[in-house]
Amino acid sequence: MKKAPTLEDVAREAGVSTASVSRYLNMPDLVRPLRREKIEAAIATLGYVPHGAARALASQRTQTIGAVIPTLDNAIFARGVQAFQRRLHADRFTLLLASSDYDLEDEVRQVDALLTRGVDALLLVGCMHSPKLYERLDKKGLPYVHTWAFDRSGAKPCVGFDNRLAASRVATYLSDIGHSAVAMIAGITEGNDRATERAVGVRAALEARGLTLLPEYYIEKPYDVAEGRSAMRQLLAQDVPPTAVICGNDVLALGALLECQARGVSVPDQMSVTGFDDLPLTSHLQPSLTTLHVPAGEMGRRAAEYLLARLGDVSMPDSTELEVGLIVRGTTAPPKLQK
Amino acid sequence: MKKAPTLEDVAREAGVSTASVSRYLNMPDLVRPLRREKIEAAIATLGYVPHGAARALASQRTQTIGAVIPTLDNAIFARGVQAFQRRLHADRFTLLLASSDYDLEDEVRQVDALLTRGVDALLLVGCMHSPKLYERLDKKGLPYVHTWAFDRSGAKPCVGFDNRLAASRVATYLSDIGHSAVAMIAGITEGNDRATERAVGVRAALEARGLTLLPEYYIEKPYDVAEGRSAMRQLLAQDVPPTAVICGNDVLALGALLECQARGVSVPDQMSVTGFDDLPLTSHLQPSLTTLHVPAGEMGRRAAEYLLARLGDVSMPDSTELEVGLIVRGTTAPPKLQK
DNA sequence: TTATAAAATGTAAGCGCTTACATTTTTTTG
DNA sequence: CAAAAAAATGTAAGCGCTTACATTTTATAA
Repeated sequence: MKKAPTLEDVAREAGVSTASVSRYLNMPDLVRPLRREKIEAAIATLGYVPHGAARALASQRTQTIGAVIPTLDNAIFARGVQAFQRRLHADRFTLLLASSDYDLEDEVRQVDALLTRGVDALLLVGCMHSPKLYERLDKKGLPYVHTWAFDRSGAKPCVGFDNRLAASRVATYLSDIGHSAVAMIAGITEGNDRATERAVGVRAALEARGLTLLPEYYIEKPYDVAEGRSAMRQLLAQDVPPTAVICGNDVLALGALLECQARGVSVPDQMSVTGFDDLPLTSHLQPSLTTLHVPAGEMGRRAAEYLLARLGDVSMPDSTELEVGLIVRGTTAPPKLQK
Repeated sequence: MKKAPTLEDVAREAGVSTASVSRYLNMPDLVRPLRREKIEAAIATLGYVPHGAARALASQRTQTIGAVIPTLDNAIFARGVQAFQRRLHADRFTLLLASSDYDLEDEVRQVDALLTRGVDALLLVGCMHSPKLYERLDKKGLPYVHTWAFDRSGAKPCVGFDNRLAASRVATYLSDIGHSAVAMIAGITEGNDRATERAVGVRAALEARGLTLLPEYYIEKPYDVAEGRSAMRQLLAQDVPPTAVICGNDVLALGALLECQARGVSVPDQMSVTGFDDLPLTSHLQPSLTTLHVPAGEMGRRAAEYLLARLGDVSMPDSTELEVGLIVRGTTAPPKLQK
């Protein structure tokens, strides 16, 4: 590993001072064209690549923004992250990505690692985090933003949506078209405010219609196709199965759907199923999935813009609420009257 | 943003030298228990978090490994990356992730960004990259590894599998069970050696059986469900549609399958379909997808181990070939004789 | 043309850590 | 118990860059 050329080497090669090279790198229009060319030539011949750590140390900025997401395994986060990263890159920021596996303690560890790496700002998923995490962040005065949820109190900066409201909308819709035996396959709610809010929303909406979410109609499962199947199997095995099942996300809904298909339960005639996220896949299913559309890309982009604004001292509202629209497709219909 | 405590502050608080604190941080067993406790206490009271950039600058190591993947949008990469990251974390390394959107020029840019960030090593997807990229890497003498492909020449370090061989295996299998009208929905091959090799493998295997992959039976599409559907639509619209379709990956296969389902084409009776990757989802489909199992998790883990070994000066073979097994499930069957 | 303001450039002091080497302390040995 | 060897600790010189400030060059005004 031969030694990489440094800024000083470039300066020597170009016959200018290190300050000029640095300025060329950071504020090119402060250096005259002639000199600029010399520097460019020197950089090219030497194959110089700036040393990020040195720059970070000297300037106390890393041009790096961190994000901790629950998992990479869900396409919906991947979408949001992709958009987030794209927006950051446009401003020459780099994304440092970590995942917590839906564990709030692990999340703190990941945040610590990101802080050591010197991220300038942070994106978090959900509004519920360990107090330790906020302690670290506030101690440093680090800008951060919550996503995938919306804090109505306005206490926390967020770019997201109201999970409870969205979920209640599906429940209300199912009630509207005549369902009274409604079940829910929720995600694991522990340590997950999005899953929790969705469950609360469904429960509240049903109660507002004088319906109850029976204990045997409420199942929590990790977000996984196989888990969705097994939950649906469990529901179908009951003496009186529900006529509609609200799923915590599209992955669980897909599993539920596949289980129905495998057991010859006709959707939506015998069973209505709904999802949450609107993965691209869902519109192609047969029947296509009724679900809630989460604007993951826009959320990622806006979250990036918020953080960049904070870093650039540009003012911007601390919270942005996004719409989550109900997309009624083929997996829901009024219940058929029992024979 | 108040000033964060530095290692010097910790040293003063603990009444020891900065060297001792540094040693405590990096090689704890070189410092005596008594002193260690003092340092621990100081760190706790001050809430000290090491400054990564300073450490990187002084030690010329960042404990960071980069990865450039084509996209986060495909679950199969997500799986591999997750495993890669997990293994790195176990050795206290951080993953710096970038995506190239299947563009080799963009990939060079991403690699440059990672180099500036000072990654200690790099993971690449596929064995085909811009010469500029190798130039940069070799200039620095940076360890790197190729994944998702296998270079039989042994010239490039890789942890992967032989795409051509795997793809040929499916084609041979389809021929074995009686198909002669075999089509392929490939991924975009330009700048993508995996997709290219898969197409080559299919073509070669068919020719070895005296069959030809007709031009009208060969369609390239981006990896996307909707594209898979449209390709299948195109194949079904032909005067003599194929009896079997080999898809470049599971996402395309899923699209193809859904199109068949939507048009009432029975799978596997009227049409056999195969995928590539073995996404968890595919086994739950109805019928379940015949596909090639790619050990993404193991690949990620092993790639991490290879790089860690290189960084630790541990010797390890430069290439590891993984098995890609054909998983025969429900979407393939001998062709029904035409009426 | 010369004085003056403005722009460009250079000088050099750190940024917070690691680490070679020197020094001190502890352990081992004869 | 002293001398030698080993272990622990301290000292201080950078790592490659940015940036405040000083200096020089160029543009503008009188």
